[in-house]
Amino acid sequence: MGSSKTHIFSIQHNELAQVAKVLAHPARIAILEYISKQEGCICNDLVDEIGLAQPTISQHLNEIKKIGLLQGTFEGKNLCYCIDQERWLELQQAFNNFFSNINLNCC
Amino acid sequence: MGSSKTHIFSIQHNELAQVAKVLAHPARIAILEYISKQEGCICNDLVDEIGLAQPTISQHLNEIKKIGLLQGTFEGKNLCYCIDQERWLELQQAFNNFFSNINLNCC
DNA sequence: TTATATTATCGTAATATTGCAATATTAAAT
DNA sequence: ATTTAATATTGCAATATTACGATAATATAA
Repeated sequence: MGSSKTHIFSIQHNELAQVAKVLAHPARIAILEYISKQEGCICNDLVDEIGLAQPTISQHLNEIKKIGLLQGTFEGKNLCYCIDQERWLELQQAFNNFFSNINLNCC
Repeated sequence: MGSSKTHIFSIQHNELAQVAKVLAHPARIAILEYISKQEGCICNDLVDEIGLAQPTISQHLNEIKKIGLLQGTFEGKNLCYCIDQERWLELQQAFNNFFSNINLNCC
C-alpha cells in the first residue's frame, strides 16, 4: 500500500486534489508569490530568496510546471519563469467552486 | 531529510500549505462533499460511499478534523460529523486571497 | 450485564515526498 | 572552441503518507 487509490475517485476530485498537492508545500506557495512580485523571474534569485538548495528549487518549480501554472521564456542567458494567467484563473475558479458548492447546513 | 523545512517559511505560507495538504487527497475532497450533501454524517456510510476501509476513512476524517473543518456531535448511538461553517468560510477566504493577491503581469 | 454496532487506535507494509551533493546540460560570452 | 553561469537530472537518505488487518474503546439495546 502507500499509494492513493486514485481510480476509485472521480476525475474532478482527483484533479482538484492534484492541484492542492502542489499548493501543499510552503516553498511552492512562496515561489508562486515571489514570481508574481517580479515580472517573471530568474531561478537563481529563488535560491537566495527561498533558502533551499538549487536542485530542490528546481524540483519544486517542476511540480508547479506540471499543473500548467508556469510559462518559461528565455531572456538573455537566463530562463525566465512567469505565471500562466489563464491557468491561474482557472484554478482560482476551481477552488472557489469547491468551496461554494458545499452545503453548510449543519446537523 | 524528507521532512519539509517549515521553519524557513512564514506562518501564512505554512498555514495555507497545511490546509492545501488536507485537500490534496481525492478521498478527503469526496468526504467533504459527501458530508455536505447529507446533513451531518455517520462514518459507516462513508465507508460504503467512498470505498476505503473503515480505519482509512477514520484517518482521513482525523486529518480534516485537525484543521478545524469538522464538528462532531452525538446523535443516537452514532457520531455525527458536520462541517464547521465558520472555519469553512475562513479557508475559502484564505484561498481566494492567495489567488487574488498574485500579480499576473507576465514577462 | 452482555451482546451488538460503530468509531478509534495500533502496528505494519508499500509508496511518495523532501532535500541535497554530485554531476550533466544548456546557452551566452569570450 | 573554451569558459562561465544558470538550470536540470541523478542518486540517495530521511521522513511522511496511504492503506488495511487486528484490536480496543465507546455507546446503545437487549
